[in-house]
Amino acid sequence: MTAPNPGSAHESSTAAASASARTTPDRILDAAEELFAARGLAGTSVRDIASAVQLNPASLYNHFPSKQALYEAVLERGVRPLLEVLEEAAQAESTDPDSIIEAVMAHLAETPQLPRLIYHEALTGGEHLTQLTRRWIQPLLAPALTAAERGTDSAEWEPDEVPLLIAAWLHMIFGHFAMAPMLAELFGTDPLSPDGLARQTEFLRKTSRRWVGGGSKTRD
Amino acid sequence: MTAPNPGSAHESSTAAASASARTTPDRILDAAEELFAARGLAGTSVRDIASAVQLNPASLYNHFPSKQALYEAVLERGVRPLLEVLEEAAQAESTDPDSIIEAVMAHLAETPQLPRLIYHEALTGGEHLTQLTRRWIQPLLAPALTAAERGTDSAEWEPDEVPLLIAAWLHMIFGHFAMAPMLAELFGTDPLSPDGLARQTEFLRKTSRRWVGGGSKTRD
Amino acid sequence: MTAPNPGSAHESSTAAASASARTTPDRILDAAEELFAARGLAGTSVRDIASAVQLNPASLYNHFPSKQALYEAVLERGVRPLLEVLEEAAQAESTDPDSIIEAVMAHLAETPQLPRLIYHEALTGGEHLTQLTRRWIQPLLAPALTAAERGTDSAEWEPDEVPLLIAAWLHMIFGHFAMAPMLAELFGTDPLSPDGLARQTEFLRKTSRRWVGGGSKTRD
Amino acid sequence: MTAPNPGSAHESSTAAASASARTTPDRILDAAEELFAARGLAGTSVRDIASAVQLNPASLYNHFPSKQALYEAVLERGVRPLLEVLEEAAQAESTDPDSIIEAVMAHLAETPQLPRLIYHEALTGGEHLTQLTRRWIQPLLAPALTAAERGTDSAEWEPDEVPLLIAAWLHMIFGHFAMAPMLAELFGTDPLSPDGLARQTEFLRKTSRRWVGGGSKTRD
DNA sequence: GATGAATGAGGATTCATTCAT
DNA sequence: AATGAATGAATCCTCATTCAT
Repeated sequence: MTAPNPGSAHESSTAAASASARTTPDRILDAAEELFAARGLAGTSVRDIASAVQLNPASLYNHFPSKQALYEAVLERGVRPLLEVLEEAAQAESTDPDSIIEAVMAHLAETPQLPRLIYHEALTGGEHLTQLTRRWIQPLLAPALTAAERGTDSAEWEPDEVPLLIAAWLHMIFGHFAMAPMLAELFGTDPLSPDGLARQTEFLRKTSRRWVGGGSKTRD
Repeated sequence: MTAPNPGSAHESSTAAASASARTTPDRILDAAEELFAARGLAGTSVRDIASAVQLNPASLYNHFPSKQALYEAVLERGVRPLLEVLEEAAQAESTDPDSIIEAVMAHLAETPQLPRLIYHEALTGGEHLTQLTRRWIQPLLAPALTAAERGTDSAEWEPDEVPLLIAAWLHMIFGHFAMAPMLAELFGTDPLSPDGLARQTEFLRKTSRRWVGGGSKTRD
Repeated sequence: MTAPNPGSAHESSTAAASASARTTPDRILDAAEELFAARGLAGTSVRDIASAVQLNPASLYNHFPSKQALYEAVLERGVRPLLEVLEEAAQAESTDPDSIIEAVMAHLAETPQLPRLIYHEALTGGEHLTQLTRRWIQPLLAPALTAAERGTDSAEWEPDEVPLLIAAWLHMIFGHFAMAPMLAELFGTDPLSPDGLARQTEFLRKTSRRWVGGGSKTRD
Repeated sequence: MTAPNPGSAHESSTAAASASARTTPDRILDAAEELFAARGLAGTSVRDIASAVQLNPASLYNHFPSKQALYEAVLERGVRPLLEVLEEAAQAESTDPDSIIEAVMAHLAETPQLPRLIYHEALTGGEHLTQLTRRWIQPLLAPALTAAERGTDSAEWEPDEVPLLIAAWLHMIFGHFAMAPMLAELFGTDPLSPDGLARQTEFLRKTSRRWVGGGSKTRD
């Protein structure tokens, strides 16, 4: 079943790496990720994925035992590195919101369709996603809560507002990617272009400064 | 709360009202809305919808010519009143962001699955949605832009930041509803409960004030 | 069930008669004849027929108990007058082949789609058709056979060749109408135009003379 | 008798040959030809065809992309060799009508349901058929026309009668096969039996001699 | 590891027909 | 006499999956 090397992420779709040299499971994962992100699990057929890799549908079953398993593999391959980025940023002593935002934005910039995949999953129940997610939302939530209780970090936020705050960040960050096509058409600029990403990052920074208030936190 | 023609609204899904009195097309629309919102277009079968209304799949075609047409009818029935709410709130002389937020939140509170439907549509291309949306995003965008250019309303936002601001609001408002199941599980409280909605509305008011509100809150 | 007046034939499709005054069953029969002739029984849906008469499919069942019954009614309404023409022409004392040909051609010219209907029926088994047909083919065949045996009429034809001769005539006459669309496209002229019909009639007369005609015309 | 590539012919339906050795697509083509010839395209269901080959309907789609494509394949497989026979016979220097008749009769004797298939197609529009046919009707028509104009071949036929003449031959030849079931019942003898075929061939020869006149052309 | 062929289940939709109104 | 609504059966075709090669 050839477990793909966990660290590999999936550079081929973004970086112009040795595309032809990718291992077959990885090429399948890439194609599946793209299609699942674009159409969701139900809207994507095994045939679609197989033909995107120029493979017989039956061959796909040499690498993944089922469509569902492939889907979960795609999800894990995408979500796990993201969680690591989050944990890493959250564990830094400073716990500077800006650094988290920037880290996540930088990471997502390299897998821009991951948020769409996640949104699809979240919308349709997200059983698998919740499972993956729960074990990092607490570590992320806990320090913020204690900070709020101590009143140090974000003086003006009540502890019971912290979840809403975190949710808001998630909405703004993931929504920017997931809704990119529609936003592009509504506003006339591509949110996923380098410029669009930079502007959104800056916007989030600005927001961060205004929300968590204290001029003390401003950088520069 | 802008319930234009009583026959076209769809209270039955939320209120346990005169369910038996609903007309068949409306009952179909209700069931379809629920299923489309939960599983998306591709994930919902005509059979599912029909059996939810205790109807033969063939009978459904006496009321809607195709699954696609039914889907679009559901979308329109949901989106149009929302757009009217938006236009109405945006056209008020004050153009107070809070009033828009509150109006939208109040409206969505009555069709809490509409955002999920919209998100599904947006994620999978949103061709039909964009069409519906474009004609109100401009009226909504225009005043905000001129305000930004005049420097009156939101002194610190550049004109090209205004779309990001609007997008951020949309993400927070719609995301709150669309991701409700997952957020409920992550944070342990139901975002769609009266309390959850009130808290989110208050939260949005607060962020709104910090975003565009008095310069007093900003760094200086 | 309103049996249509037997003598009525169906002038409306050809003659520009009081089309609006036609009785509903007749209008149904007309539309059905046209569609059955064009697409066959299996290729024609009750809906097609109903909508051609601007009638609800259910209403059609007020006049004919089933699609099959309607089909048989169409067939009978078309075939019976044709048989009468044949019998009449065959019973004339002269029994001149030419007169039969001309009578049949003249009759078919007024119901030009009848042969297509008949061909469809014949190709798919023609159970109903055979039933209708058998009781006149004998009267038609008998005199020709006795003539052949007596050696008067067609000196050079063996009795067992007479059926082939009759069949050949049928092929040429009915084929001319039934295959009209294709012949029109192949040869560039419309077989059903007045000119086309006249030419075919003359052609049939000519072949008839060479076939059964005076020994004077034959080789020797 | 021009069996070009053994794999593409379809003897199995007539000869009880190595039925089990046929390739699956060929067995499908055979069954489809039989059913299409008997009931027409609209009257034949994919299920019927599949079950005639003892195959799951879905399996059929591994070999033909659609019912329509299968139909066209059947049509082509049947018509193309027939056209070749025609061209071959027409190109022979003699251009003896009798030789064409005999060649066609001999060919059709081996695919006796082909004419029914062609008739079905012709009756329902024959778009696909016309396309196949047009490119050989001209070569067939041209020499006959020039011969008629020169007055050599068929002294007594006007040039504008030639199309009718050709059509008559087609009607008599194809009609004999296509209408066989009905003729069998009407006349009591099977037109497709060896004897029936021989008699019809002889009848056509006789007709040919009488129609194109000159005793010089007679064989014997 | 790849593939062509096979398949049961299910996809949307159309069919002829019925029935209450 | 006409119709809207309902329905079981059938339509063509796609689905994910299996298996022999």
